[in-house]
Amino acid sequence: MTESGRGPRERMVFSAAQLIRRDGVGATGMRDVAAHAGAPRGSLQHYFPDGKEQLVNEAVGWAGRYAGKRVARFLAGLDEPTPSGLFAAMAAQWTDEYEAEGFAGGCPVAAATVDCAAMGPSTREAAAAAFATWRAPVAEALTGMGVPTARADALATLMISTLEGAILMARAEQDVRPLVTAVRELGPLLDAAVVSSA
Amino acid sequence: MTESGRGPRERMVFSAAQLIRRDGVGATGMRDVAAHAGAPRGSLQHYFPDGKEQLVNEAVGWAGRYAGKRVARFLAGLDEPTPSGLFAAMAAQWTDEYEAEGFAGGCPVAAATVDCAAMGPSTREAAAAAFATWRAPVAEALTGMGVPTARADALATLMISTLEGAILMARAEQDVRPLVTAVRELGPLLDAAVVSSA
DNA sequence: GGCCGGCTATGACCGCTGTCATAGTAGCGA
DNA sequence: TCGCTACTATGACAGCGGTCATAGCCGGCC
Repeated sequence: MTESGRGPRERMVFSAAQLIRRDGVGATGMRDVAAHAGAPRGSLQHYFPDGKEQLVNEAVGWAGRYAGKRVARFLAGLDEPTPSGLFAAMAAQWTDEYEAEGFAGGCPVAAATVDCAAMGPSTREAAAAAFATWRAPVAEALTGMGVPTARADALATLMISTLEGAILMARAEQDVRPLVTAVRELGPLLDAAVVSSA
Repeated sequence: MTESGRGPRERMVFSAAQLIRRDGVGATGMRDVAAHAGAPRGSLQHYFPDGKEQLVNEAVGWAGRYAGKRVARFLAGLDEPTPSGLFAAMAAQWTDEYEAEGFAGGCPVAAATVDCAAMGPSTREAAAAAFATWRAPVAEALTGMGVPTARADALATLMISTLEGAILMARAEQDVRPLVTAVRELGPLLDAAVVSSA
């Protein structure tokens, strides 16, 4: 999350996601993005000729792909994969960040969804696509753990919903309590969905 | 949610909440609030001498009190009160609105939390207070249904987290599916927390 | 009447934003 | 050297935001 992408274009998309998730879409200026990325201001209209909306949409898409890839890494880090373990790992990413760096940041996809009125309707579609890109690997992981296919997608939706809401409440309260509560209370429900193959 | 308060001040707070939950904090202008409330522009600086931050904070506080009061009404509308029934009623408020009026609006408290950087830190505190005002009656209702006091607060947090996240995803996807999924999957867990008094 | 405080009305100010226009530079193939 | 393309640099512009200043209305009250 901290390494800077190679090209200046990637850096700007990355920086946009960083600033959006901290300040919101409306409060994030194009000049700020360029400055944060260490990129020249003139490159903005070169790489993103459709303006802010394009930049925001790409940032949201990047965030969705990033979240999706993280799922695979979480799975690889679990000794014995369980739904509750995966959910705990997803939440731990946020508790770790909040305890280490404070509660400044949220989810960029959530920020884009809330501020979608400021942008065109394409940003809302980008957010929906980002959620889908995130949900798919989660559902796939659940099926791989023995959750019936019919329920896997529903549980993946539930996991992401609860996580997003807990992130929101944690930011508001400046306390990771909603996140740890979600993990503790939702874990048994998730594990109970695994059909024993023994 | 549609009746207009008596005084112009109340109407402006109400209108601010309405516009914030639809467009976000940053995209909601003071002039828009006055126009939406049918109030003179000059009244803004009269009733809210501390400017936009005060208006936003009061709108967030109003939303929190509104959500808290709704809990009591939901309880009164349930034949036999169960945790899952309460959660379903809370979610139904949103599915009904979305199916009737479209996915334009979200939760104003969530919008304020995401855009808290645009305002001062007091807005974040107002959002935290709003969540607390919302969570308390939910937890109280759960204890009244037989949920142990120790778990009631955790489950109330979980309910609000999941609901907020589902609202977010539903708006992004323009589909109530996340909301109905949350109700269906979380209901059994909530009811299982009731200790049988028989 | 004369006064005053609550409220309204309106215009100006300044800062900021996204966007455009224009010009400049670096690298590179011919 | 030329020309071309990719990229950078900078300034201007129009619009909108919140906020302040000033002035007007209007009811009650001595």
